This record gives sequence, C-alpha cells and structure tokens, in this order.
Amino acid sequence: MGGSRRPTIKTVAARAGVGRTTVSRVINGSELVSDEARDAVLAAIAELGYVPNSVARGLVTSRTDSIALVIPESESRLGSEPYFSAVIRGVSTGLADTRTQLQLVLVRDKGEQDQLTDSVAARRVDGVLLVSVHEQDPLPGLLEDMGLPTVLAGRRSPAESLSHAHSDNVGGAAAAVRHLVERGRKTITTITGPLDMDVGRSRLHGWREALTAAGRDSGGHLVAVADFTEEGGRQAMRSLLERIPELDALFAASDVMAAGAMSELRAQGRRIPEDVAVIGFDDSFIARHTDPPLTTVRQPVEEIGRTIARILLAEITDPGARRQHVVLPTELVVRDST
Amino acid sequence: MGGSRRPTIKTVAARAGVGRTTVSRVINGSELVSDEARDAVLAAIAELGYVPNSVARGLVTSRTDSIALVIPESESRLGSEPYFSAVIRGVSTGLADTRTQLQLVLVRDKGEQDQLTDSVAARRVDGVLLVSVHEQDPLPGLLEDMGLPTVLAGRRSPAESLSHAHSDNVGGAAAAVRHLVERGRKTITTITGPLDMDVGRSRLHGWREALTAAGRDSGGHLVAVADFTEEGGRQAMRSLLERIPELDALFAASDVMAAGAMSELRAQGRRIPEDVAVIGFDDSFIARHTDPPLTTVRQPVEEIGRTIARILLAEITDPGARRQHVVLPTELVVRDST
DNA sequence: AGCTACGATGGGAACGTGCCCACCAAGGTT
DNA sequence: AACCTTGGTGGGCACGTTCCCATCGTAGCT
Repeated sequence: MGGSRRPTIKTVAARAGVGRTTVSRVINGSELVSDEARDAVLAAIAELGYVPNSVARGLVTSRTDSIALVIPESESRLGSEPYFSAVIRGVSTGLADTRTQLQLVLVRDKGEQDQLTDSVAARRVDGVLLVSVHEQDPLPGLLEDMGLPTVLAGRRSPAESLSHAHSDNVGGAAAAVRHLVERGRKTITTITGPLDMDVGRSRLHGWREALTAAGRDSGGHLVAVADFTEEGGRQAMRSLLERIPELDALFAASDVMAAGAMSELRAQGRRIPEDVAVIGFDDSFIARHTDPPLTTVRQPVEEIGRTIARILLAEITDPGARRQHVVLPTELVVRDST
Repeated sequence: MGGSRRPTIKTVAARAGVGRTTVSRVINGSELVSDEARDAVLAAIAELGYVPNSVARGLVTSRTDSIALVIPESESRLGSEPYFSAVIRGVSTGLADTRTQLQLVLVRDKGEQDQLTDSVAARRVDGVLLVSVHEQDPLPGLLEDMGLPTVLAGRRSPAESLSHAHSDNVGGAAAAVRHLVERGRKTITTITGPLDMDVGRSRLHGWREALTAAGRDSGGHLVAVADFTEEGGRQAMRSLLERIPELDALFAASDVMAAGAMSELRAQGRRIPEDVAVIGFDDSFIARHTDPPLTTVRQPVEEIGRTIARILLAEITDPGARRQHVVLPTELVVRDST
C-alpha cells in the first residue's frame, strides 16, 4: 500500500461517496446515519486504513484523551519503593478499556514542576493524578486554581477538598498494634513516615489510638520519625534502641523502613521475633523477602490506582460532579516476624 | 484572576500591538524580530499568562512532542522486576531538559497492542521506545513499517536493524563465570532467561564462552531455562539439583531468578557460598537484600534508558540519521554469595 | 537619484476535525 | 392539497497555531 500521505476524513468521504460529516458521524457512533451510508464509510475506512487524527480532534473538542500521573521522584525512588510501581499498574488498568493515554511525569525539582504546570496550561492533558502529596504541596492548589480535574492518591490533610483515594491508614496501623499487644509485647515502638504527610500522621495516629485503647504507653519517646527509606528506617531503629533498650516490638510505617530496621536489629544482635517483633506496612514483595518474612499491613495499592483513575475519568466527563473521597480497607498479613 | 477564557496568540498580538506572526516568532526564538517588538510581546505574554496551545501547534507541525515507552506488562511484572522502573527513570532523565513528554504504555495483551498501534497511527506520539523485545515480536516491525522512529532497549537479534542500546550481556556473563572459575568452582551451572530473547541467549553465550575458554564443560545438561521470574528461578534450580547434585556454582541471568534459586538451595540445605556459589545479573537492590548479599553483574539500566531516549530524540529530529547500536559496559560486583 | 538587498512585519492559508445550521425527501397530519 | 415533522445529509465555520508570501521601509550600492 503506502501511496502518498495518510488518509484524512476527507479522503474517506470521497471514497465512500458521502460528506465529511457523515464520516464523522459514523466514527463517533451517531445514530443519524443510514445503514448503507454507514457500510460505505466503514468499507472506505478499512480499505484506506484510516485512523482519525487525535490532535486535530483534540483541537476542536479541547480534549486530549490523556491524563498525567505525577510522581515526585526525589523522595519516591521509583524502583526501590514498590508503592509507585503498583500505583502505575493500577492506573494503567483503570484506563485499559478507555482510549485515554497515560502520561508519566517524574518530578525531580522545582524546574520540572514549572514544566509540569506549563504542560498542563498548554492543555496537554485532561486531568492530573497526584501521588505522595505533602501537606504544604503547592501543586494541588495550583491545579485546582487552573480548573483542571485533579485526583490524589492520599490526601494533604483530613480536610482534603480534592477528590482522593487512600487506604485506611489509621485502622491498619491500629490492627498492627493490636496484633502486637495480643502477642504479649510490652514496649511497642514505631517508626513513622514524614509527619508533613497525612499518611505519616495517620499511621502514627493509629498506633497511638490502639495503644491508648489497650491502656498502654504511647509516649513520644517511643516514636522515631523517618522518611520511608531503608536507610531512614535503619537510623530510626538505632535511635530507638539507644533510647529504649528494652523495646520488644516495632511497628514501621512501611515495609522498606521495616527492612532497614531489621538489618539494624540484627546488627545489634537482637533476634526477630524472639527479642523484637516487627510489623511493616504495604505488603510489598519486600515483605516476603526479608529474613524472617515480614508481618505487615496489606494495603490495596493497585486498587488505589484503579480508583483514582476512575474518579478522574468521571470528573473529566462531568466537571460539576461531587468530589469523591474513597477509603479502601487494609488487612493484616501475619508472617514470621511477630 | 481569570476573566474570560484562555488567551491565544491573537490576544497576545493585540495586547502587544503586533501581528500574530511576530508573536509566533518570539515564542519560537526566531532572530527576525526587532528588540522592541520582542520586548512588547514578552511583556504581553507575562501579563496574560499566555502559554501556547500545544495541540494546535501539533496540528500544523505534525509533532506532538511526546514519545511512548512501551512495556509488556505480562512478563515484566513492573514492580517486582526493578529493571523496568530503572528504565523509566533513565528515560525520564533523558527527556528532562526537553519539552518532550513521556507516555507510558503497559501492554497486557493483544487488544492493548492494537490500541497501541492505533494510537501511534493517530499520531499521538513522535516516536516509540520498546523494552524487553522478543525475537518474534511483531511490534518493532509494525512500527518500522509505519515509518515511526523506534528505538529498542535490547534487540531482537544480533542483526537488529532498528536503533537500540543494551549492555554487554556476553561480556558480563563471561566475567561472572571467570570469577567463579577463579574461586575454584568445578561445576558451574546456569539459569537462563527466555531463549527467544537476545538477552537470554547472549548471557547463555557468555557463560558458554568463558567456560570453553577455561577448558571446562559447558554442556547443555548444566543449563536450565527460566523466565526471569523468581518462581522460575526456583524451579530451574530444583531441576538442576536433581540432574547435577554435585554442582557447586550457579550463574543466574537475573537477580530475581538468583533470589529464587537461593531460596531453593537453602530449602535443600545447601549453604551459600560454602556449598554453592551464586551470581546474579543486574545489581538491582534485590542483590543487596538477599541472604547472603548477592554477587552480581551490574548493568547500567538507567543509562540504557537515557541512551535510548537520546537516540530517539535524535531520530525524531533527523529521520534520515543512521541507526545507532550502543553497547554499554557491565561490571562485576562481588558480595558474599561467591 | 534610482535600484537592489535585506531586515522586519503582518495577512492569508492550511493542518484535520467536530458542530451548527440549512437543506432535502418522504411520510403523516390537518 | 398544503402543511409540518423527522430522519438523513453535507457545507461552512471554528479551534489555535505555523508557514508561505507579499509588503514596507531603510541602507547600501552604482
């Protein structure tokens, strides 16, 4: 085949012996087309191998059929933190039976953030998905002001105005702590995520809530703040061991931090779980590979991805729709570290 | 602020008291503009917060300033296989100082592949990056026929016609085997990746080459074929142990498979490295987390990502350019498993 | 002084599509 | 018989940009 150039809707119209509009109607599934015209158009499309030019369509409809998934690369370490990969998979799944394309934006620094907002202003995407938002993140507000549909995985604060989906962080953490209490642990410490993130605060809150309910100490000296990285977990563990040598249990707010903590525990000669019981959060594949395998709180990350994709599509279709706040359940997965 | 609608190039022209063309020239950095006109235009752009509509631009330039990164989800398990995350990071880095956007396409099945080619045909991207290609993959040929710039991470075969970048798989595997020979190992087995992939064949080839050079047995009974998954590695190890109980070394063609093999070895009571030395390939973070930490062949995956992005951008700019084949060096990282 | 060359500028056309509106034919209603 | 409705159709226009070409003034040249 080949010939000269790509066929346009005009070529198809000529071939089928109809007008451009009729071709457009067939393509967009309008009812107002006679059967014979439709057949002729479909035949012409097949013969010519015609595919509508989405850019031209986008110009007139002012839709691009693509959304952006924004991931802050700085803190995320896409790759060592499985969370982001799972979100990507989920979002991709949520888009699967749509013609919506996924644009991946890894934001490293301020410059790339400006590039992002410019890209948004240039109307390259119909909506934005934001992952791992901090309380003072300027991005959600900027996007909201630009009037662009925006959905978050997680939230800036409990008062989040934008649509978002996240897992039951409080409940998950509390379940972890209850499990440790049931196992007869006395001194239950925690390593938290960054406290300028709701996910960090919520898991800390769940830890505290469950301890209080059990009549246990939940004082600040039992808390070490880290940054969701393995090295952070290691250092936090070191600091906890220094302050509270008698600790016999740890709830880490992520599997990766738990892994770091476990390596520090081993380095200091503590046995897991005999001396110290450890629980993580996420149930990423890391949890199955630590030694011993890690008890952890499973959160449905892929489903979060699917959910925010679905919500965003809905908001793009109907910009006036109510904002949605979805909370997904967590589940305690007991392995050998407790 | 806001007011009515988004400003267009016409609004800016009126505000600056010049014609549309002059504004366009300023935006695109043409020299043929007087300083005063340029200043007036820049001022107007700033006041109005104007950002060029990239869709309209794309319609006339027939460029979208975006490329697709295609990842076969079925086999890749984005998330458990760190390779793909690293490629994504590298590609993103390679695009950083461009205005080119990255479109991520996870291909699960045939249907999504059609969707992809349609998307390509609809001219939604200027070029395509393909990862993890199989020998009989139809996609590279399809894209080549469509005349779309395409660059591969890896290659279909040594005779690959499309531009591509990959690491020195043969050399890396050979270095691993030489290391095992130097350590005094007698029976050096291997677990390969899929043999319909060049990466699988090449690493096998490197293993065989080094053994032959050392005057050792490199018979087929020492080889077990797997699929780059952990479970595959476990099963391959089991089959090797059955056939060759006396084996004292293993070269696995990926860290993930090495991890699976190690768990099987331990399950059968073999000590690592005392009884069996194990080497992986990739130097992903998994290698640092196995027990014991894994000796492995580091390949610069992020750099592969950067490289294919760079090559693709060059081919988009100059479609007539020569195809490039880049081979990146590997490096043996010795840890405690050998 | 007249002609050329060139820098600077703006208007028209085109990119390929969707949508508004006008039109036409056929059938049903008054 | 004249009117209205309705399904089916196609042409013009607009979306916002870039590019081609025509225009204009000025400086340099003969």
